Amino acid sequence: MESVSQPAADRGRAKEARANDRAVLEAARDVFAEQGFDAPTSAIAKRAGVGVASVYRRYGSKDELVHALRLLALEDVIRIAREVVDERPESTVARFLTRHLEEAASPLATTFGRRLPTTPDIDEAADRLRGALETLIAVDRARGLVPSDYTAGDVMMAIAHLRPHLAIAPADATGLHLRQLDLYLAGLRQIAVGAAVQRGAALTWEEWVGFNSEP
Amino acid sequence: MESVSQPAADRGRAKEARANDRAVLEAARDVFAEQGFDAPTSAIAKRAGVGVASVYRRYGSKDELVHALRLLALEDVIRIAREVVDERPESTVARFLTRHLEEAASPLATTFGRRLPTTPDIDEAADRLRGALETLIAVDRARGLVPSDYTAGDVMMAIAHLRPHLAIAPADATGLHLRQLDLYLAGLRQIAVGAAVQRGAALTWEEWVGFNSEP
DNA sequence: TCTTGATCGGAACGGATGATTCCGTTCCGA
DNA sequence: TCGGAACGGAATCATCCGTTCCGATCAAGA
Repeated sequence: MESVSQPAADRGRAKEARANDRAVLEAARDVFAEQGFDAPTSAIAKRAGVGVASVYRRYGSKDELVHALRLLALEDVIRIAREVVDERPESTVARFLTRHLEEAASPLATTFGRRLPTTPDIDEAADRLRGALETLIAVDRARGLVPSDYTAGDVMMAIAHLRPHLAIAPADATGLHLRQLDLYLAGLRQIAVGAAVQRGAALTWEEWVGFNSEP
Repeated sequence: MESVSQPAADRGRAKEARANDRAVLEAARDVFAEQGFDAPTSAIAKRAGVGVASVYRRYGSKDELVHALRLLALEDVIRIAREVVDERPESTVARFLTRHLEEAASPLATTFGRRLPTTPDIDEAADRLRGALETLIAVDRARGLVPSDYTAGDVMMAIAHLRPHLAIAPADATGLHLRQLDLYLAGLRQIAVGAAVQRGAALTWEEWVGFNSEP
């Protein structure tokens, strides 16, 4: 259903438009990661070096922009999970969490706890994420590296915990987050070998999804 | 400097006023703990079963109310820290963190990461908190229960991490928080005995204060 | 060079939210 | 029965932010 006559491609300022396109996406990712999804559109435009109108020309509304970024964040983290399995590190969960923390600009964790509307494509991506995480957990469990009741929901909870909304420049914060992560991972190992009893039940995936979606 | 003539105490509706006073304070504590300090004044009034004007009659402005609650939260947590030392539990830090998590309505952690103006009385309370925490840490370190470079800043960071702003009913969330806490504590123990190396440096108290105050 | 259409950036618009104030009403103690 | 202290919530006022509008720019083709 493409328009048949190549429509005299690239009249006007089409090249600049495509460049802005990328700039807006990257700016949105960074700004949302830092300030959460209620960062004003103008902040994104400013970061992208662009007028607000340019943001609206590509995405009809702020909701659409947020939706695009949510999807992007999910795809990113799914990608990380899959790469990690291939790398076969000592602990795949540990490597996954580390990688995620190192990627400074993921809006994924900052959205945690906000009830946002679910859509079919987000649901579908979340399911793929679940599958990827369960693969990691299975690999680690076979090696005795995580507690027997550890779930994909626990991994998401860990992400939420390890990325608090401290108003610290991400670069500076990395060291602090890594320290927390190491404490968490050390605890995981110790509980896996039965050296400590834990209070509280696992967070199931369904609960996690429920906590984070609207209706 | 008290007014000399007992001023014909309690004309008008003074008793109701005192009752409201308490109600407002408690409502503010709960609402701020749940929604953070930008919860609207009307939410606090509603929770207290009172009109907005009654809130403004006791506190000149929302800033004053927030300030009062910040101070209250600090005093609360200082009190917990001191009680814990007297209880002489196996690990004072562990007991302190558990107690803090159990007190559902502390606005302390929800303010974390917001840069709020510092005032002399807040500074002074923060210093007392630092002292109390350092006592805990010293006790535990003597027993080999925490890593040798563990600091009061780390404890504050742990609080921030363990109380994410998940939009979960506090009652339901307790179990999830305890699970995370146990992972953290298990990690602390394991690192204390040198069983794991940790990346990242300690968060100093000065850094913590700096991250959380305005100018 | 001139025309034209795609884009641009940012000012202007409009709705929402929330702090603060105002005011008519209610209640207690004298 | 009065008077004043308090009350609750409507009205006011400012701010913030999503969205739209418009004159200026730019680049390809005539």
